[in-house]
Amino acid sequence: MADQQVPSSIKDQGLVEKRRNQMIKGAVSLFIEKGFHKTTTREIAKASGFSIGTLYEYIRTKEDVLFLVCDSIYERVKDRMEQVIDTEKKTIDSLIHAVTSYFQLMDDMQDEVVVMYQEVKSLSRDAQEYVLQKEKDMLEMLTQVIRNSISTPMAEQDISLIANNIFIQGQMWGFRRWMLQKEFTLESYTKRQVHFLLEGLNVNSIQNQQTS
Amino acid sequence: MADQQVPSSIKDQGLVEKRRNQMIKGAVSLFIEKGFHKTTTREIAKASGFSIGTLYEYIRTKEDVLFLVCDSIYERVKDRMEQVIDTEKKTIDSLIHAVTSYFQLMDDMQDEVVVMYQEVKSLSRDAQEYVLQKEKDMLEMLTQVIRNSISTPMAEQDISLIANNIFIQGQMWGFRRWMLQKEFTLESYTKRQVHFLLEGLNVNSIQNQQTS
Amino acid sequence: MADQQVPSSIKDQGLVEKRRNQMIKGAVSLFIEKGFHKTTTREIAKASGFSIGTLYEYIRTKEDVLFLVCDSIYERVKDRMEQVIDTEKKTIDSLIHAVTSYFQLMDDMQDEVVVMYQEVKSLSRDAQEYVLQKEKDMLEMLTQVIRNSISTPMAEQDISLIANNIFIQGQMWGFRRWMLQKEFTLESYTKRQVHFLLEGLNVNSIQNQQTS
Amino acid sequence: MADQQVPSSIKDQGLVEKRRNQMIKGAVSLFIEKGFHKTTTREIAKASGFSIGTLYEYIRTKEDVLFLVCDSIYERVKDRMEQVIDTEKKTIDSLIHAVTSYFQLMDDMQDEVVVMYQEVKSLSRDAQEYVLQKEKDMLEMLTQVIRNSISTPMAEQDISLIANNIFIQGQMWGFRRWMLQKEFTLESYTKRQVHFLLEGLNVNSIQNQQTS
DNA sequence: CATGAATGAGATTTCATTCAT
DNA sequence: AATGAATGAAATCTCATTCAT
Repeated sequence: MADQQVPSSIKDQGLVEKRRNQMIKGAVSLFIEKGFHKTTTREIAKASGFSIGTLYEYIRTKEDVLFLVCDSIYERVKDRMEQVIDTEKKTIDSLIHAVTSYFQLMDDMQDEVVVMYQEVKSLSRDAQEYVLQKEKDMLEMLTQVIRNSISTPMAEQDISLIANNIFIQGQMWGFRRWMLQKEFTLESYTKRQVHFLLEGLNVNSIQNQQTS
Repeated sequence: MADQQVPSSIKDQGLVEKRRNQMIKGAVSLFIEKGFHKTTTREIAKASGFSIGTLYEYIRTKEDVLFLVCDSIYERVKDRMEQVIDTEKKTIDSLIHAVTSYFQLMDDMQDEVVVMYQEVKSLSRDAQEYVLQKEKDMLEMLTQVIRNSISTPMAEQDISLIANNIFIQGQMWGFRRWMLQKEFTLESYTKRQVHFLLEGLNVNSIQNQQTS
Repeated sequence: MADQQVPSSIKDQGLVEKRRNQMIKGAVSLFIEKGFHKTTTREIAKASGFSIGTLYEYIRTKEDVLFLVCDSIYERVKDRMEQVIDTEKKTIDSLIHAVTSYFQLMDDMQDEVVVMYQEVKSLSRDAQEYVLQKEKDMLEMLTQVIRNSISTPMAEQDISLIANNIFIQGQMWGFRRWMLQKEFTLESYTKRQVHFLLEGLNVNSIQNQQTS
Repeated sequence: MADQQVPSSIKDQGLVEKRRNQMIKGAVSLFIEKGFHKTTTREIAKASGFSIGTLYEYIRTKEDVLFLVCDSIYERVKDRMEQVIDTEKKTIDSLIHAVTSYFQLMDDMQDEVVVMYQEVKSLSRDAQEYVLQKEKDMLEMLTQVIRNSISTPMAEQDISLIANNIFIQGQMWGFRRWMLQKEFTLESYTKRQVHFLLEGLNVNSIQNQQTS
């Protein structure tokens, strides 16, 4: 767990976890509203339901809050993807299901994802790398699903590229909502992206025809 | 011009433009290095080659600098795309050329683009919309090129989606360089993205075969 | 005892004394290392081997710790001087012995003495006076020894002045160690100071000649 | 000058000096009253006659104020000693004059000297050494005067020891005023200390008899 | 008796902005 | 037009002390 990365002066580990969850919850909504830099530690404390002194019993610096927030978002995304993605099943359907689920997830967590992409650069080099690892893990999951679901072999590079494309198309749904969510519903967006994805994979199966 | 959006107490318009260009140049490199919030107005003044007092003769607030910077980046990107893209020619080649040029541009301006994506949310609502309009213009250009280059008609929604995909794939090249630029050169990245693009458009032309 | 000056909520007097000794021991080394003001109560508690809550069962304020520490140092110095000084014997030798012992003591307790001189001004007026009384007692002991050891009578003022001189020359050994301990060993320092002391007293005895 | 050790963001050197003098004057009286640690930077700013923001234009940290204060005290002491001490004249009178002047100086600057001795340990290692050098310079001056004024040669160590004794006897006058200034006036204190000093030097001259 | 989580006043420091020169 | 000294609101963080368990 990332919690181990941020020392606390509180000994009771259960309490640390509980308080940090309060903290993350409070901070996320503030960061969404006004960004990390324009949010004050006092506001974070208040939104978390405790005093400024208590806040600093659970973190060392304001940046720790950002780390906890980013890490928790990544963790939640990763968790849900692990639940939802079956890296074993070897059908094109499982790929479609994975992408659909991932897009759904990105829709659910739009704000959080936007925050993360905005603020992750404010983390220290180390923290950034720690958090980025989770992104690599997720990418690896997508890669695996793609690899499994295609019948004819494909260059690893191409698989990786497609995984990246899917990955950011998911994020783009939230990130560029001002543009996309005027023209598409989540369903239509998913349907068309999946369509082009399958075209790219040269899958002329029934599924493909269904989606076009 | 965006300059008109930001009032200055200096009368001489030529001077205003000159000073603001100094300012933008200085500020961009600072924003790239440490981000908007961690850059001070004093640093901007110094990097621009004049005093803090003078800085404030040409802007009202620190946010004005960010606006000027973002706007200038968008402007430069848009300019170069207009030079490079021929929205008249009706061949698949002109699409390939457009994408290639755009990716090249994104490669040249990696840092600037990253800065912009990081910091644009710190602008006021109005400034954001002003700047976003330029993005819409660029998207419209891509849309036009796509529309022209396909022989069989396509749903407007699909064209728009593909334009968006191209658009962010360009940005992704800079934004996710830690991942992509390990596996690809700009050329190979462009080649494979163009390949999948053409697959999606169902263009089984000579070019397509060449690129696969 | 000074302990009576600082109330505790604990009834068991034996325990109070035990805990306070732990406290003093822990605090002294911290004060030596970083000074009173830069030492936190948490650090004192930790160094004493108990919790911050427990610390406050045995004192009222942080200043109480300083008082206890200063008082304990004075007490120890005074104790050892009482053991070592014989205010009855009426020879010049007993003066030499007293000075030598006192200098030895100052050498043993260098750090403590430095701490005391640094921090005693942070005590409240009352506490300062309480602690200063012990200094007066020690001065009185020196005065007595001097008075006894001279054959021809001397002005009380002069005796007092010489006592003061001896007193601070002892402290100076620790206080100005960066200077003195480069040029002298404790022995040579003692020998020369004793020499000049006897010159001042106009004692042209055998001892005097021995030391010159 | 020590001013060079502490960077300022103000360019006008004359102004820097002026403001820092205001600062030192304000700070000294506060440090005398309540000590360095219990004095806030806001209080220093106010006592200096400018705002907290302005204060920080002339220093980097609170510790810089302490350094400036300590250094200025040392500098003033050293200056006045240089004016007053004639290291050329080779009579016992010039030694007596030097000691008398030095004691007078210590009387004038009692508070400042006490502050310095209390707080110098709060300086960084480097700053401490910088400041201590001035003390060594002064000691050297005393040494020189002693060496000149004695007719029969004396061990260098002894000269150094006597210089140290004089040095701290001067400080003791302020440092232990609660004790000494009850029994002595500055004149009587000086007279008797000079007396014992000359005894120690074995000078049985007319001056000596006058002082006894 | 002992513990340690909670508190919040208060300290230091920064920095966007103004304005007299 | 240009300068840069002055300002003070506001931000982060610390730490002595309390009190429920």
